[in-house]
Amino acid sequence: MKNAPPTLKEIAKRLKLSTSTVSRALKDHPSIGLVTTMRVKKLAEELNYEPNNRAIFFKQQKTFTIGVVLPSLSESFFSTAISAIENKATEEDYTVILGQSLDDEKRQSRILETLRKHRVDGIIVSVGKNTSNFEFIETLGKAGIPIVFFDCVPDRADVIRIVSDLKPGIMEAIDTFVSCGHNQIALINGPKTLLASKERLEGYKQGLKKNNILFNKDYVFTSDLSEEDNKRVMSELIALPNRPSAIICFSDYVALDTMKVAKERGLNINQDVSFISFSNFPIWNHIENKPMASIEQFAGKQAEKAAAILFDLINERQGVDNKLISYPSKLIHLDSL
Amino acid sequence: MKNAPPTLKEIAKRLKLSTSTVSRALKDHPSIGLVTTMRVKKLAEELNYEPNNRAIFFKQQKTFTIGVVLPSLSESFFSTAISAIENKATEEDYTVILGQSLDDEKRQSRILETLRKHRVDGIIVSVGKNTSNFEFIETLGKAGIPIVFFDCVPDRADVIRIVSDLKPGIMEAIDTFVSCGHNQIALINGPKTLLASKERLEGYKQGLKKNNILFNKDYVFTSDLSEEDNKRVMSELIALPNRPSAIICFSDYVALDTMKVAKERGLNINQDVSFISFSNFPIWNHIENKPMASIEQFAGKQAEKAAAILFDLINERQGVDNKLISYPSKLIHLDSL
DNA sequence: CTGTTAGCGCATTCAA
DNA sequence: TTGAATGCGCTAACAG
Repeated sequence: MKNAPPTLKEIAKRLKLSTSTVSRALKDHPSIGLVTTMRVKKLAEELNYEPNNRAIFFKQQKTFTIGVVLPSLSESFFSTAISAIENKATEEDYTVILGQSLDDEKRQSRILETLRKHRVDGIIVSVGKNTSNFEFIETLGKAGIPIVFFDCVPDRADVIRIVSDLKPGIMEAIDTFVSCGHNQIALINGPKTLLASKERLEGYKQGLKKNNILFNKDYVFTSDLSEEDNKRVMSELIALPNRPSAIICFSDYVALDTMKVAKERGLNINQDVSFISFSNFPIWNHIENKPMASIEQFAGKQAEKAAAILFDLINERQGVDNKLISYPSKLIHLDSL
Repeated sequence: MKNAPPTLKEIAKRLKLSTSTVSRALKDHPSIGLVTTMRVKKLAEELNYEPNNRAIFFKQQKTFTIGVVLPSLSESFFSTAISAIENKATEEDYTVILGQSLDDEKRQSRILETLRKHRVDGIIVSVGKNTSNFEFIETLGKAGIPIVFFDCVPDRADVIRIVSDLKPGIMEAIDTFVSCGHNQIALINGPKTLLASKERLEGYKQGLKKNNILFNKDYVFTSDLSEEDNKRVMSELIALPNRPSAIICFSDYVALDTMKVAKERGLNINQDVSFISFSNFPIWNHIENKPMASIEQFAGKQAEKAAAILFDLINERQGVDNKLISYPSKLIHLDSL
């Protein structure tokens, strides 16, 4: 029943050829005679011969597998990203090993270790929110495993990073708020250690400046992005003497939490207080109270590029000319969806 | 810089031992002297020796990798499932190769082929909604690759299936509706070809019977689960002369679409018309208009069991006594979350 | 055009 | 307690 799958040797024996001839025939090597090639292929077909990838992996010292480490698949941003990577990998006849860090640094490094030991041919990483130790970059470098970062990337210039440039989106957001008559615009930002937070703040400032609005530091809030903290921050914001009439939220999740508080306090969303968030949840479509707009960061595009570059590195098709690639974000008006 | 990683041979040469001795020493084989073992381990440590998994895979004819094929990661049900599988795999020192079928049968079989060629040691599958061709079961069987199905499983008794028993959840749902005074309870079901639809219908009938409500076939709707069709069905439902006051929806997505229509028609959710859905979206927490309750199918539990069984098969720890394992679903009241 | 040979890194059997 | 030898399946350099 479950007899051993046929090998080159098996075919060679039956055809009274050498394994190397068979091997070459199956790859249409030009030095093999047409007749022989045909005979070999015919028998291979009959026997349902399939090369043993394990042997090829071993021989080539490759696994035709890449690792992908993401904070969490339940965020639609990342499930979109993984789909894009998967597609790219399929094109290259690669498979994808997945790991979720769940924003836990220990877990993240364990996953990276596993990937290294599995000798994957390359790794794509979007780092967890609180990663402070980047030793793994050196470890993997020494092991000769290329890494490409995307979205949530380390703040160092020596690694390859694909990111979304948040400024265009934020500036559009502020333009939109202003054109709706808002001039008290708050920012609910994430932890200061995150590059993503720095950029949001930067874009926010620029957007205000462009619209001749004075920057007011009381309008910038910092949340650790947990539900409780988002709510705490929103309560503080509402209690402000000059309560802002418009808010840019760090993410869609922050928007959900803060809008909830707003509603509890009897404020009407996008009337008493307007929201714009980041990420563009696919689910906003279905929800009644949603932000006016969301800043799209093109998960798929970033991830696809990351994969493309990784495969270039793996196949040594070319060096990377530019270590930092950035795609402009874009404001998406939710009603028009 | 990137010099070749040390091998057993390397260590053996330096220590003037044979590779076999080194190999055994590293695994604490009892036949090796303590001193030798120590020396070997010490040098291995110094050289940062790590076994080359590719060689081991080849030698053992295993890849220490399992494949997981799911319809889509963007559904929280499946992202929960993959997390559970990942955890189980980590415990067993296995990695997980992921494939999303996106409910596309072609894509699904391509993924399964890739997994087979990669010679993964086992596969976990939740089949796409419209899969009709189950040849792959034979193909993988011949290749000696064990498969375990979960959640969305083929309707055949010869494969191992882990499912959620929907009846308890639906019956609880109907009990709840009845205790709130409803007696006109509709079911918006999925395609008739799905086992999941059959079971929902069955549970629905039983639940009605238990509460002495006559089954009315006009109250059972069939949607193909697309947004348009969900909406179409809901419009029909609303137009019914004796409009039902309570609805059991096939899934949370169906609930979203149908509640939207209800609101557009000026009906108040859970007042004019009440909803109970399946799957228990994590996001319901954040949303204003949500079903009264959702029927939890325990994605994590199903997936974990699937993984556990798969590893038992892979390691030949034991045969499977029961090919069909079913976990009772449970009604979760959303307000109490 | 085809065959011979060697070797990838490791585990393992048999011999010492 | 250790070593030598073998082979997993395939590729590729070299020889014929």
